[in-house]
Amino acid sequence: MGLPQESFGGILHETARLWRTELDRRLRPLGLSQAKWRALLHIACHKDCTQAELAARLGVEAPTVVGLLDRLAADGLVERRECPHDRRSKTVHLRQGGQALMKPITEMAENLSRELLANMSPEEVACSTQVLQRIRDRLLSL
Amino acid sequence: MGLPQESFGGILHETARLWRTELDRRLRPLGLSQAKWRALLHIACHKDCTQAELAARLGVEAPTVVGLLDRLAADGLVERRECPHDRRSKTVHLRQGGQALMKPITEMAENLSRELLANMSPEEVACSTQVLQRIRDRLLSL
DNA sequence: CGCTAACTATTAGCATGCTAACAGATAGGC
DNA sequence: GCCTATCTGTTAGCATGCTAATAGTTAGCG
Repeated sequence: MGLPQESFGGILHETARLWRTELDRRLRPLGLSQAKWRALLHIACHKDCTQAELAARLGVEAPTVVGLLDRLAADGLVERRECPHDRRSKTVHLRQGGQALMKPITEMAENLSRELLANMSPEEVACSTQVLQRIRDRLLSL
Repeated sequence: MGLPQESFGGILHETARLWRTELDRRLRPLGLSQAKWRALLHIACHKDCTQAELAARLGVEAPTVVGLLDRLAADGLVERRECPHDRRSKTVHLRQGGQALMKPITEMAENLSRELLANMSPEEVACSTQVLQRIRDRLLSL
């Protein structure tokens, strides 16, 4: 039957948590975290993005984005603006402080990824990526 | 450079979160979750386990186990007992209600795993498992 | 023996995620 | 045009994880 830590789900879960904790640890001197960094990157890449769009891109629920933006706005990194042609919506924009953080953040994330995948062959990484993507797609189609 | 959702770390993170959310959704009618189920399984398999041992086996920090056991004890599923030969430690034990849940819980977790891995070849699953294990080991050795 | 170091569980406080329930705004069907 | 559906953001409340700090206990070194 297999103990939980040896099952695929168990290893997936633990590896993801450790990865995130390590990245959070490295980003902490900048007052950041993986969740904040991912949000900033999407906001930078997709101008005039609404909160609902941002939630879909990040793959999380709307209330999660509300809290995340509250913290990022409190840090002075982003701001919400009312959408002119739809009074329900708000668009999210990077402020100067947020823009300045983009480069060091991205470098840290890529460095960690390189370190962790260093002794894997490209074939192994490609195979695993594809497996994870197919699991994700199946979960999204439930 | 690649957007975050397309990076290995991003896909790993999202897939793990979706897997856990789906399992939590299915376990909810039983008043359970993935974290509770994993703890119960380890407690059942390792008699007279201390909280520190349990934390190490689950791969989480000690305060996380404190909260988890508080909730499981409030549900009447487990109990703490003082360790006779070390007054710092407490051992954790399954109560009757917890024992009764083991079988349906394990079946649900295995069913989900089977569903999600159904259209993967054994070689692909083996390769991905190995890659995840190596990443995990590297993270643990930081 | 005694003192310091390490271990054990706990508390407090925070971040990130979820669901449920809501209020306001829009859009679509009649 | 209007009424209902749906969409958008928000709040409230919870679960799971973390770090830092604390109190009590044990163990190890001189």
